Amino acid sequence: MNVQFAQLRYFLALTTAKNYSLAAEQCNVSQPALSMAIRKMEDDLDLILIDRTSNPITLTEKGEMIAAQAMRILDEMQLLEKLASDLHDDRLTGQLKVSVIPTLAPYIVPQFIQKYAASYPDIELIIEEDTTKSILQKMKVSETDAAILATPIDEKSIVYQPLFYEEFLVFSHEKIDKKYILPEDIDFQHLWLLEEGHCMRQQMIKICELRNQTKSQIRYNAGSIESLMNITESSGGMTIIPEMATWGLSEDRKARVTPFYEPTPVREISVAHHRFSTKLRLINTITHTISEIIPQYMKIKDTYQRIDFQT
Amino acid sequence: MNVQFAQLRYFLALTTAKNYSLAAEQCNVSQPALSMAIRKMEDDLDLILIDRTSNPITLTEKGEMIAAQAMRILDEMQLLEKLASDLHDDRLTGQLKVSVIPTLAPYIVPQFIQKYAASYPDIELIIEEDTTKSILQKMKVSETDAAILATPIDEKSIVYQPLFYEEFLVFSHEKIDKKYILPEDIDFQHLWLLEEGHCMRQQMIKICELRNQTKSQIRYNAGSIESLMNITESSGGMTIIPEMATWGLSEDRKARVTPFYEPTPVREISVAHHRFSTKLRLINTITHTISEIIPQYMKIKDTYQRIDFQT
DNA sequence: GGACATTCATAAATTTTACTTATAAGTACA
DNA sequence: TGTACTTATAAGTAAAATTTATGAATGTCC
Repeated sequence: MNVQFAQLRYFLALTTAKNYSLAAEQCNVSQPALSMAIRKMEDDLDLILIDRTSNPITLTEKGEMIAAQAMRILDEMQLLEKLASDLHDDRLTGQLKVSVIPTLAPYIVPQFIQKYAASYPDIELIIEEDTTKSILQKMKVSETDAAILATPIDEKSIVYQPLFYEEFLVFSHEKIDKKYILPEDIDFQHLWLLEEGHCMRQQMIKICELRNQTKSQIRYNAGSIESLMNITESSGGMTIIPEMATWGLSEDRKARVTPFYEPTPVREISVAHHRFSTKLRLINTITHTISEIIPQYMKIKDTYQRIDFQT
Repeated sequence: MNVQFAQLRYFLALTTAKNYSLAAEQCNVSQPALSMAIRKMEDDLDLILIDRTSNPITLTEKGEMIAAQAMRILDEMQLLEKLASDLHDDRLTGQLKVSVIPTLAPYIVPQFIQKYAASYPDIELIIEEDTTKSILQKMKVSETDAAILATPIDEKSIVYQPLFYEEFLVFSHEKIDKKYILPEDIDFQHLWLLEEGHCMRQQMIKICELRNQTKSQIRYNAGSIESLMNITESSGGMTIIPEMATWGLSEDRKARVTPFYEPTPVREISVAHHRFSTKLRLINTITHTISEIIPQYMKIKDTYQRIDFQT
């Protein structure tokens, strides 16, 4: 563990400047300082990073690979310094706009909004429902500060931190007299899905695809979990709902909820924000408050044998 | 840029040990050394990271946030050191197993396999076709060393580097007398899709969904782009094919390829490998060789107005 | 082909930083 | 109130990074 940050900085400056003196100037050090630092780095790593015979100097293949990794380190380092400077602002006040996906919002928002207001009276919290796609777009242009959504998402400018894992369950028109739902128990002819745009719709389809039942005609209609359940009740058939939607159900409805057989499908719910957000402290208050609400077992990834929702 | 690597190490050791002497011991330094280093870090960042009044000591809220970021830095740093130690092995020999998705393999593999063999005669290259899902699984258990596939993928243990961006085009039974395909030109009643398991199938559906045409019955059948085109030719209708599939087409077929109107759907093709792969140098040879084959305009993300394939 | 410019390496001196030992101060608990 | 434990401070030392000055190598231009 000998490599120094300064060395990495000098090295990367050199890789772009391709000239020791110039790179040294950019780093505000003398040319020998930079020269020796890089030599030391080569010694420490025991690798030749620079081809000094060519003119202008070039990186060796190994040098290229080290440079790529060095850049990642400095990126993270810059983030640390930005974070530190953001944290200088001690006031825990201001506006915080949080977007939540519609299949989660009705269940999580009411639970934490009161607790939150009590804990952080000086933060003006604005919550809005929106689809993942739209949320990501808004976060990129800083129209919203943070989001609570299903992950994974892969968007270089957005970072996220998993909060909890939520099981999917089957809600049916009539009581199912089984402890677990097996593939053959699913009535694909009468499976109600969410309408376009919900990420959970994709997950519902995925659950069915994974069970190799795609030839059926899947009907979709509902714009919310609540209306999904209503349609299921009024028109028969079954649907898939997330765990938290079962918490407030009547005993009558609860009796018609059946878990899947393992591997249980789950979704990962995370707090996301822009990589360069300036409101990290405010966003942190959201994370903390939610964490206090969620039962412990939901925070552990391995509670369930997961179905992977990777594309 | 004052923060030192050692300071981060000491700080993280302290966050887990919650005891200066113990943390110092773990870091192989004296207790005052660690104590002073952390004090200096607090000075540098101008933040109070540790609540020294409590017993045992605790992190302040800010300290928690800095610790999380510090961990990311050390993670990347460890990766640098692992990379450096892997690079010590100068032999560019051995076996390299590369998995390629089936909708890409037939077009890219023949092109680069000869060039590759000439450049790296001592590497035994094993290429196999597989679906994204299966490839990711195999990479996680080191059954395959690297992959060429469509990204983004979001899998913590897998890292990838974009190679190029490939446009999707429409291939039709009869020549379309238009310069660009508009949503209303797509004949959804006769759109041929790939069978389950291909990531490109998802992308095809996405292209259609984005154009709000989901009520139609989509038929799917083919196991490869080649058979997709054959079915389209023999049974009528149209299909969607990737750009590289058009390169080797007969003039007759080429005439029946039509681009989409902007935003053009594209897929991002990347080289992926396990975060802790020990064959980074070998994998790098793949990246380089492909890069030499691919025309420049395909390497630029902004050549196309992209359609985002985020879940 | 020799003078000049440019670029990187080396050497010695200096400053800065990090570390160690020894010890003091603070705290928790019996 | 003392004892054990933990953290902070101080002084001295070793290590390092950096500076200035200069040397060596390479390329360029007339």
